[in-house]
Amino acid sequence: MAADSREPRQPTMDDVALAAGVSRTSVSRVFLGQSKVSRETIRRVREVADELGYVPNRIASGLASGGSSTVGLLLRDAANPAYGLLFTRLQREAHEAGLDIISMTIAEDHRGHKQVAALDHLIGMQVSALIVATGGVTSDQLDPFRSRLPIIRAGRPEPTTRVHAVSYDEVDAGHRLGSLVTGQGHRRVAVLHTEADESYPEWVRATAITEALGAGGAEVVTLPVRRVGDQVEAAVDLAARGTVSAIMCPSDARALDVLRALQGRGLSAPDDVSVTGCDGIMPGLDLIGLTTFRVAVEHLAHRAITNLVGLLSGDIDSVVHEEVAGTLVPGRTSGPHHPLEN
Amino acid sequence: MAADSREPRQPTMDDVALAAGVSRTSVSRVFLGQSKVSRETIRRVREVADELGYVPNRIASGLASGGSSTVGLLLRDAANPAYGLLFTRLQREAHEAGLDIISMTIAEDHRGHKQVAALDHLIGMQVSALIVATGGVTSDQLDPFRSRLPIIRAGRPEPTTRVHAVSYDEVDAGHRLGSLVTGQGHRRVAVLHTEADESYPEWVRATAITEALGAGGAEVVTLPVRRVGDQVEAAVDLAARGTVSAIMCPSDARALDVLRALQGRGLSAPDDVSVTGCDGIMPGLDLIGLTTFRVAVEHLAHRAITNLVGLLSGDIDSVVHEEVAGTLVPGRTSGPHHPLEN
DNA sequence: ATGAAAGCGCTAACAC
DNA sequence: GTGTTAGCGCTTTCAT
Repeated sequence: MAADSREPRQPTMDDVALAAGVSRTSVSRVFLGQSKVSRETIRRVREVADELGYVPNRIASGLASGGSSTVGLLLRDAANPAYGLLFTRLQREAHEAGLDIISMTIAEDHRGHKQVAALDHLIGMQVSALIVATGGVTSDQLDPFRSRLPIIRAGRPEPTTRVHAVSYDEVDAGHRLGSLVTGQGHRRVAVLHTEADESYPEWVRATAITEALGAGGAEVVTLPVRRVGDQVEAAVDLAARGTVSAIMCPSDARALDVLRALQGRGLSAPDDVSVTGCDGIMPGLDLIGLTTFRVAVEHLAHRAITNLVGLLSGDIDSVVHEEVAGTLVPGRTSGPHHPLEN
Repeated sequence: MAADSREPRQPTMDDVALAAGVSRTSVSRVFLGQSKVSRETIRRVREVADELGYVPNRIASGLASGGSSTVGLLLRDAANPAYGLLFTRLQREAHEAGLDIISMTIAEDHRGHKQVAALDHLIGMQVSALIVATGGVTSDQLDPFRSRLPIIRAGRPEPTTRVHAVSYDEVDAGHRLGSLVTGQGHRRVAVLHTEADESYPEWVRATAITEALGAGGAEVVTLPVRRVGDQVEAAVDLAARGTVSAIMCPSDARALDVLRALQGRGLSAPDDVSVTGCDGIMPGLDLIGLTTFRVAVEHLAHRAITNLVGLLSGDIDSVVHEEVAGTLVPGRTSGPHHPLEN
């Protein structure tokens, strides 16, 4: 049996109008929920529409009315739990604000090329606003569109002051984690320092961690990293040799990797070395007991949408630049340093 | 400083045509990458377009050509790592197949109402095909559109034979997990059994687990559950009393919850009771050592897109109904049962 | 190789 | 309250 016989052309508004014995305008009014339509007309139109399986063509209506009410969301990678949750929360908040969101994921390949395809695609769909939840798109790439529709960055520190942004207070996160560790007596600490162009948020975190560590009187061994997994062995080596008593990572994924490597060597945290991460989103983190910092995804999503609504309605006309605070999550993978043991 | 001065109307094809001194038709041809255009015209058009920041209006082009080439993806919740990963992989596979994907998340509230809004929205956007990665939409709701465009369900067992589907072999998953546990000597096992209307995949898993347990000679204590967290205490009670020596869960999230409850009571797996989950996607599962079953997300995404391409091109004209196999992941939360200890 | 003209399905004045 | 008339920005014959 053939699965699809395709063709059966979508019924149009004219089909409905004809079948209902009214003008196309009336049908339009019914679907737009406009006032000037009689009860009876509404009923007949709805009935006929259902019967025919009519679904308004948003493409056409968007064209005609010049402007859809849906906002576009540009994503990078929902496989990362932190982004997956952000995605979900943004959707929810948007929904509650009466906004429809359509999202596209940028391809990961060629930095700066394929990326923009999704941007153009969304712009081309005439979305009424754009939420950019990925660093894969630079502020420069957003520039040409800033004057055409509100664009707000969500979840990434925005270095420029040109585009609206609601981001996590990564500096605070780094400082809190750093202080926690120096407060526990650690004086030589390895920091996995992500390159800025690999992940700007992680770079900011690592930088803040390093700063706090220095302020707390600790010496820092900086290990520049790009992809998850980089320098993990090196860090563990340092710990095994007793060169450092703590390894700090700018993300939970990297911290888990360190934990894994430690385990592979028969070492463990915090007995042999303290380990910290950052994000705090993954389910099950509590079971692992990772010391981390929990970013306020829910709050960020809320602020992002609230601001977007303000931007859309024109109530806000200045550049939005907010940071939301998170929570330190002390775990069992970090603990006080006992100099005597080394 | 005003952030947005809006208005600056998007440049249209006519603007470009005018500025380039050619007809709109030529501009169209250039952007459609059609053959019959002179090198020189192409150059000038591209140049002018860039200058003006022109982005083709897909809405209009879709209307005119009757049919976008993008496919719609209906999601439920990307916060669940398994769905987040599926989402990501579907995007990647689609991208590699030259398909653009736009996705919408269905609202979670009223079963069957708001849900359909996203469906209609996507249909209304005239997508050329639909991937449904959520159980939130019933097959009945998809029915009216089956004849208009290819619809394929991804990641959920599809009970009917009407709509295309690529799903995980949940029955195999359940059987393998059940056999593992009986093979380890467990004879009285508690199974968190999700209600079918809460989560069909979990229901199938739990049912298969129960079946395998029975076949392996074990007695099953069925604990009907809905939301994550349900019956967790009850299960732990049974274990504490020695009524069961293993607790099997139809998802990792539930298993983690059990582990957490166990920990809260000072009990642990597998010493006091064996615990198993199902999904195997969460990062860090290996550190927790959870015994689980890893569903083949990557493979599923690949098959889903491959089939979609076939459906789109008309190469496939029968109903697609595939299941992809996963992998048993024996962990450290389950172990042999030692009757003497109880 | 290029242009002119006719819509795609819908909304938005503007009459009635 | 309802219908009429223009388009929205683009693709597409069909000429040239």
